[in-house]
Amino acid sequence: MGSDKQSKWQEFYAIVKQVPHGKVASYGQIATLAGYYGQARQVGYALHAVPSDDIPWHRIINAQGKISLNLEMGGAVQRKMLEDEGIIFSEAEVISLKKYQWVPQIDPEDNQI
DNA sequence: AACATGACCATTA
DNA sequence: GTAATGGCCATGT
Repeated sequence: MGSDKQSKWQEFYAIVKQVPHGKVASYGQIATLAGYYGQARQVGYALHAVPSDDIPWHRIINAQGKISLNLEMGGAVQRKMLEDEGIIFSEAEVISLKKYQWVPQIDPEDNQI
């Protein structure tokens, strides 16, 4: 299942949709959850071409807790949407991953709970 | 086909 | 804390 090359992006989108309101996830996290560890760059590439409005692309930031987009590209829009969800930025424009990073409750192979 | 670019990440110094 | 390096691989020329 899911061996098509095109479905890779679709898997990324499916996981991004699962990120709840008020939480964020990193590009690498999405790639890992989709089963493509190390392909974080492809997640960013996929999100650059988001096909629909149902995908909360703004909840995806980089591993440093910062917004990767340039302000002109839409970084300002992304930041505004995150703040609108109650996420606080530090003085250095950094989001506390410790506090806001999304942690999936169910794991397919490991029982964390 | 080869090369350069890119909404990245982990490691190392 | 920052900066540089290697790796990843889809797209466009």
